[in-house]
Amino acid sequence: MSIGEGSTGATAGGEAPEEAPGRDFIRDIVAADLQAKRHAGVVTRFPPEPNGYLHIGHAKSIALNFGIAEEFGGRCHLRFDDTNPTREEQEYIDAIERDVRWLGFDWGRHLYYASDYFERLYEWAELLIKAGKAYVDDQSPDEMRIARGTLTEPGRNSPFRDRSVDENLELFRRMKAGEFPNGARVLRAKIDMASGNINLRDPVLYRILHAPHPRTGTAWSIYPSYDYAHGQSDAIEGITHSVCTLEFEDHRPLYDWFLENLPVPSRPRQYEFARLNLTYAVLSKRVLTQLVRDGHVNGWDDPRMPTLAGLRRRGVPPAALRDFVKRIGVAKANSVVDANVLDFSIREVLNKSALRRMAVLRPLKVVIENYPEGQSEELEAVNHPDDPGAGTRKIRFGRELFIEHEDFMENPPKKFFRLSPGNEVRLRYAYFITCREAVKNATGEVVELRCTYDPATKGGNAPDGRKVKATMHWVSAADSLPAEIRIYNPLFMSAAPDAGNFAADLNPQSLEVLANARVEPALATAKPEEPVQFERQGYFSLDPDSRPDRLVFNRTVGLRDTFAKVVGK
RNA sequence: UGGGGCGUAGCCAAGUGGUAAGGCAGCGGAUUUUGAUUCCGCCAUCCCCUGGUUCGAAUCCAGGCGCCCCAGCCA
Repeated sequence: MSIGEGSTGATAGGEAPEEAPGRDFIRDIVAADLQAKRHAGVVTRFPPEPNGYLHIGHAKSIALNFGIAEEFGGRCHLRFDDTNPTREEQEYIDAIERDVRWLGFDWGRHLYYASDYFERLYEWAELLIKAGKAYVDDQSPDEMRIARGTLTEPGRNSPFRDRSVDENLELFRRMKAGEFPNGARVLRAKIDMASGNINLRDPVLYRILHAPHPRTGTAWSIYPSYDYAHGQSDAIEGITHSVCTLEFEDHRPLYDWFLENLPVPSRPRQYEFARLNLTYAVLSKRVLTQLVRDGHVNGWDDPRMPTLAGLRRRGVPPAALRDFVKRIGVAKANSVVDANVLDFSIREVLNKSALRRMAVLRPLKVVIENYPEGQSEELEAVNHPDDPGAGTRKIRFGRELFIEHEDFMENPPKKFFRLSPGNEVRLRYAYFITCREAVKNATGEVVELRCTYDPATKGGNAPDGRKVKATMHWVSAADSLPAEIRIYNPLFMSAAPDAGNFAADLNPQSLEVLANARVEPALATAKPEEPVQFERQGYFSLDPDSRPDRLVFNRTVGLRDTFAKVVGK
């Protein structure tokens, strides 16, 4: 297999072209290695464990690994790290493949599983035993833990550490044959129980697990540990740069130990970078799994989830995620990225791609008193103000309309430019209207506005040159469609949620449902993952829950709102 | 006196001995039939601290301080 085949670029979705990626210390290392001809080409891999859904933190890793391969003309493998059948499931394998593809990356024919290498890994384990570098330990997990020592005290050698090669071999083969119950014995590397690096205190290579595996079924009753499987899998696949997160930094000596003590076909190197943290979010598979299992959210693809599936359902385009990870960089310092950066990337991409529509989230009825009853007319509206090629559409104007409730104030503060008694505003693409009266119900709430319009301002401009300070979106009462709109707020209330006690920090207002919204007729053909901007409101996309008679839209992200700051919310 | 990392603006992040990039956020202002977009301008005399080397240090040296990770038969 030649380097380079099977790796293609991040250009899904047809959004704005993405320019050259930035540099970072890992790309510098790759460039230097290639320069020094240490490798014929670069081969990376993205190695998820199929025990949960991918989240935005994984997007950083995916973009890094696939991005490097692409930029340096190499390839990136998708390899499932499926060494623990007690927590891995086919559903996750399928979801991960779907999400990586959606993000815009392609592993070509380089789809692998650590389980593909179980046989070879086993043979190599026997080699270590024969070389006196591994032994079967009969200690219980508790005994092992105690003998391992502590962070400041060295561990003690296991009483089984000096078994003969023959005995070790026999026992290991019997472990493989399924002769012992779970936990009865393990195979350990014989390294150094006094090492300051606890990973080197005779790490476990194999444990007995009588559990069916999604791929190998019941063929095995022993499974390799992450440490034993990872580096060798990399070597088998010819990975040149094995990129992982910081917490594996002190596993690197062990990673190297295996590669140096086994007849592996290549010599990969491990490099570590800081994982992504986002404000107001928790990026921990453990916590995300619990949110789903405990019903705090409606599944892995709940739009409030930081999962790729959740972001997709929310309407975030993959290009925005790619832009985001490029923006935040790659380094070794632990950091927490401001969620504003993500929102910025989403708006950046959506501003260019989303067609504009009008929708009224909280309708307030408006009656144009001087507009003839029973009459209506068509007006033309552009689909995208910066892209004439996006064309136009017709919208219907009539005597009865809906405007946004918050666009009217009976007693407006000085900086409020929108509708108020006696004030004139423009209805986008339509006419200037002036509020004559606010009709209230018994409890004093404004339930309807009586307005007049100026027929001479058709299209939105006054022949006499007079100006209005506000342009408002609206929808016709007769033609608009009812819709449910879901507004998402941060899942957690604090900027830095405590993953250890996240339940107490859940935001009860994370989902707001606006059940009585009205949207313009053109939205009847909206589709999920097809972004649309509701003018002056934000970016939205149809939720899969939507039905023809009951449109449901998710707010992906709101528009920047400097007025909200003026008001001082 | 365990081991491994990291400390540059509110948040990310370049910089690797020659006098602090860029982005987000924020703050001004221009344009605007989205209070959006776009466009201009401002925003670290200082790089965790203290010494030292040097003509010159965020960058080199010494000593501190702070934060993160590791004691799963998880990854």
